[in-house]
Amino acid sequence: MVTSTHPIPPEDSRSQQLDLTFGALSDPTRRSILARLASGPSTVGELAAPFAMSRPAISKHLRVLEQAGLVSTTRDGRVSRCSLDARPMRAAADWVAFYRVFWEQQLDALSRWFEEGEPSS
Amino acid sequence: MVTSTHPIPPEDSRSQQLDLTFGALSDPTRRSILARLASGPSTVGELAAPFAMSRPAISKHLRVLEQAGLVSTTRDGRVSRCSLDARPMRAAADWVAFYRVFWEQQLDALSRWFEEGEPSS
DNA sequence: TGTACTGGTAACCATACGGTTACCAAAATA
DNA sequence: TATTTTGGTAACCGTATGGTTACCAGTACA
Repeated sequence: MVTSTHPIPPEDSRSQQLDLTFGALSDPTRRSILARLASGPSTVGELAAPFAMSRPAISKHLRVLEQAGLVSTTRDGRVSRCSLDARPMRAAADWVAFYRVFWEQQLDALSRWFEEGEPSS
Repeated sequence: MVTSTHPIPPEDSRSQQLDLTFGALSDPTRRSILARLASGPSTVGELAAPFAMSRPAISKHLRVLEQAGLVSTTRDGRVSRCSLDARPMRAAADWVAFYRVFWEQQLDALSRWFEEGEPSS
């Protein structure tokens, strides 16, 4: 057996927040809800209307988004009003940005391949 | 009943790729594997060593990453060598970047709150 | 006051996820 | 050839996810 000399540290709260953020973004319905909220706060009913899906399903998606801190809800009378809070996305964007150099380099490699494989046309 | 005037279109392949990408990134083990691969290709054994986790578990994570196109594997003899392919992250980064203006604006609001709530110190 | 509307909760279902152990196949090597 | 090593597959388990229907609570309003 090979005991690792480079153990992985336990997951800290930053990492857990990334779990929640990326997890919340991994569903098309939730991304669609966020896109809708980007043009302003909205009631749950308004949010649910475009979807061929029951209210409870939307409620669950909203709870996932709240859990991730991406949506905040305030109840005013019998109407729940949801609004976007994009701040948790910042850490996610930073995490992904680290890999920008890699995908650019890989696109460069693709370009070179085309240049060599398909010389001056 | 209110039939929506803004139906949600069916999920296209771009959106499905985002599902896979964000889903793959939502697990700390997989993010850790990607970080490891950022410093160069690696065998499955080398990848698995740091984790207090069985090989099949790592294999499953690798399959999720391959499914998302983030890792490519070539088998050379009895050794599998994995390498990073960051290109699918580009679309994810673009998607999140759309919300940059929102989180910056919300951070600005926070700053203003501090300035007003805690005047010249 | 009765009724309709907004939204949430409970219970349920099927499937996916993240992990395990046990086992197998192919390649390298003594 | 026998053995070790690398890695994958199969079967299983508990829990989470994404959806449903049925029902409930509070608010607005005729």
